[in-house]
Amino acid sequence: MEQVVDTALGVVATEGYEALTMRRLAGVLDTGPASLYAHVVNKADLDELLIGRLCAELVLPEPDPAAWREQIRGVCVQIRDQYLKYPGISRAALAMAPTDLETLRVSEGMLAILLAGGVAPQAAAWAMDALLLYVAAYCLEASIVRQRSAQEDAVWVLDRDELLRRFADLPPEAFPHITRHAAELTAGEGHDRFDFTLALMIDGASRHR
Amino acid sequence: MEQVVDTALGVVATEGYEALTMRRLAGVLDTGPASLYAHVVNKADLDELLIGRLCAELVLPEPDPAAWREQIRGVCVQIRDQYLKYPGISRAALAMAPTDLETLRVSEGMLAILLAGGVAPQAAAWAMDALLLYVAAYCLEASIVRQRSAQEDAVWVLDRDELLRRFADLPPEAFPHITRHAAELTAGEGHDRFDFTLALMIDGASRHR
DNA sequence: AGCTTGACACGAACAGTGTTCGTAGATAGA
DNA sequence: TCTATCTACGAACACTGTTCGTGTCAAGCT
Repeated sequence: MEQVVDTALGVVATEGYEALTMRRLAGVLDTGPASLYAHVVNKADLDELLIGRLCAELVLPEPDPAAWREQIRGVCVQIRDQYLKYPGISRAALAMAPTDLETLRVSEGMLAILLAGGVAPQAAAWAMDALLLYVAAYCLEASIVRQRSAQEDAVWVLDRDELLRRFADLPPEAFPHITRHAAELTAGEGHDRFDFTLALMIDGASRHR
Repeated sequence: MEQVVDTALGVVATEGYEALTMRRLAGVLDTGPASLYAHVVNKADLDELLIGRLCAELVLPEPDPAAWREQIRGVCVQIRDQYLKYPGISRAALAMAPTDLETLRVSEGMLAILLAGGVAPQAAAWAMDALLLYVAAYCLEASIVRQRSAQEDAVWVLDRDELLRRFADLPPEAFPHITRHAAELTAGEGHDRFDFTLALMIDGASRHR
């Protein structure tokens, strides 16, 4: 069963979550689809196992009240990188119940950091929820864009330059702000947008004390 | 073609986005699946049309610099309620390219409000992106929970009391903070969590001036 | 009026998906 | 060695989105 989860993660890492079908996974394991149901009750169950394995890889720091911002940001970056390493898997993470032991371990770690930073318990709980939700959504969107540019015959690639031109070519009387700030709308190398939003939320949480 | 979009939205409103299949939609229209492709090139295209129609319903206020926080919050609440009115449709919204005219209209309106509030252009652009992403993710999660509690033979319902008990019954030595603050983790009537996170982000954006 | 042309609609089929069932094989116990 | 149990798997079912070829029906032209 460990082998099933391992090969499933391998498929997701190389071909994306969309390609993780029971038949594809069975094919890699040189067997038929029905055999998988001896080790896994469901595909939803397989998804939970994948997320669990993924969460188990995360390293949670010992809470340090002086560095709680960097610590909580570091955990979110770890989650982000894990999600992006297995493109599309964040979709499974969004759909999962907060019951799994490994995800509870992550929640416990994040909660410990926020509380050590002096954030009020209610704010800490809600901020953690918001952070997890945002990270998953960010990675889901990123993997959707990546997948769309991968297939689609590379016609609708829509890289940043193309997007910038489209924004700038809009009728200025109907879209004055979009045309004027097309550069800002399409700005952001790497994870600048991610860093910005995380700073937004963490700074906001630090005010609930 | 208008009629196709209307009936599709009706199906989503009553049975959820998962139930919106080409065959189901064709069945409601008393025809076969192939006939839909005379009006719609794709299911992705249908999704875009639905989101466009949904965005067209939103009313965007004239920017008032003195009330920009309430205004931007109001727009987000409108989007949230539209998404929740058509459960699961936020998934289509997440997957959509920011090219559609109606979504651009919404972006223009939100950007106008933020800029009128004095938020720096770069921060306004990124904050708008973060807000839209969070609202979509929040509604997607909500509809997933709702769908799970709808089917599943009502066994895994996991209402708040059940979740609270599960958190409280965890081993305290492994999960000290979760067991101690189980109440806060499961707190939140209605959209308290939503309001909290929106305030987090808007307050954070207001500091970029 | 008769004929042709064109556009539209649709039944059937194809390649996929997750999942289940009955059976065949292997393995362990007496 | 015989039996019993349990695992593994081929085939099938009910779905999904999508396409192809055919039919039907109306309008336009001679």
